[in-house]
Amino acid sequence: MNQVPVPTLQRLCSMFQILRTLKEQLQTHTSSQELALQCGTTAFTIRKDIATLGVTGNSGQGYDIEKLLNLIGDSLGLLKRKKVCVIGLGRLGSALLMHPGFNNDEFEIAAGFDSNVNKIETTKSSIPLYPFYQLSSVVARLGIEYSLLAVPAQAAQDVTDKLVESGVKGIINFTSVLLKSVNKQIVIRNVDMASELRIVTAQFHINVTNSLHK
Amino acid sequence: MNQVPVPTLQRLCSMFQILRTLKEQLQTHTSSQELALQCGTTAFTIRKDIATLGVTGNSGQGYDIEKLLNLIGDSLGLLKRKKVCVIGLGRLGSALLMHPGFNNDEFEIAAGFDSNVNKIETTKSSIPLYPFYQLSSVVARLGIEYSLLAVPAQAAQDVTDKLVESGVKGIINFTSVLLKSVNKQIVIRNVDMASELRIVTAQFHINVTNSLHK
DNA sequence: TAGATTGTTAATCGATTAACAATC
DNA sequence: TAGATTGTTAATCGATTAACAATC
Repeated sequence: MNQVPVPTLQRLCSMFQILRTLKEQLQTHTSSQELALQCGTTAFTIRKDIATLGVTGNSGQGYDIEKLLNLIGDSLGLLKRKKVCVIGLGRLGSALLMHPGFNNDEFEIAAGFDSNVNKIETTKSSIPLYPFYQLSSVVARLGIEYSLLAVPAQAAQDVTDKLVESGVKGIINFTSVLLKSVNKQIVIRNVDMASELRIVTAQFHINVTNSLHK
Repeated sequence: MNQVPVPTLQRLCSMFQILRTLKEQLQTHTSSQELALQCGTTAFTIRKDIATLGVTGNSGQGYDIEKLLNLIGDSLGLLKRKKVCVIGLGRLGSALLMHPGFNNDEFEIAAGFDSNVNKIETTKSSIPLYPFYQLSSVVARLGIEYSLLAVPAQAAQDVTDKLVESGVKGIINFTSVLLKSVNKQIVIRNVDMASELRIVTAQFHINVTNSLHK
């Protein structure tokens, strides 16, 4: 497989999700066309993306959903349930803690952390909460692999350094600070919600400006 | 200006944010190099991106932060404060309602909506909350332009249709459903948090697989 | 078999990188 | 002036699209 371009990776993850939904609906076969439609791309791209993983064995008549699901899941390591922690138990962090998208057969929120011990005692949650200074030991003990970062902006870089030390494999950064992956081994993805909104407004603005000039 | 490629748009928005921070720190000038570093890209790209907006008037010795800020802000329509609403007042929606990134000099959360009237009465918030059936009238009355969608997955498409009808200009979709912009006029951006985490884990998995085979 | 749909090679498109003359 | 840094044209790189033979 080797080098999978990031756009391809994103689409494969998206397909994985779509295939699972189709399977739930008891569908057994699908086509590059159908996947393209649901994925918001073209059938060309879907076939090319799947080809990246090595031939599926299928050919003439569409894809077997079960097989394709396993192929993608295996190649991308999506079949194993992962343990995740949340750092920062403010409004956003607390919401992430209980978010259905992180508490299912793919992910398990195994712990929450906050530097404010008071917050840990007052937050009600079925998930165990710990003071931040116990990060390394808890991560090691529970086998936590990934982390959702929801601390205040000014703490982001410090906390990230600690996370890297703790041996976590990847971070999703919900902070407004752009984090760089200091260590090449750790994967960081920045999800700046305000920035997303800024992009939407800019896109609209440009659309309008352009249509005026035409 | 005309056609601005999306990656360029994203970086320009990112620069806007960075420039504001630099300005707050009382810095008056900067260079493509410095911006590149903070943006996580190269100086080439920064200069090219800025060139998309038409010449700045600056040249020889770096950029005037104030001027560049205004140029980007004007071109992308980022200087006007926008009114935003949140649809769905579950845990995530409630967190978005008070999120500092949406309550500042760029954005104002002007309303929250939920179909469950009970939830509206019990949720405590300084932001006015309305039953969902009042969407159109409230959007029109308050001049709301953008919307954050945080409803359960199964309601996503229906609510989106209503939002489009209400005349909203753009939507950020926090749902796990991939929304397509039915109407070309409305801008939709999908932020699927679970999908982001899936991508991070896949990226890590591939990195490991590759280094094993070397 | 005929129709449908894949896998794969080649062509296109667009963004990033390089290079360098122009300018403060 | 000399040094630094831009704006812009050309070259490279990589992803998407097209086309079509291979296959169920």
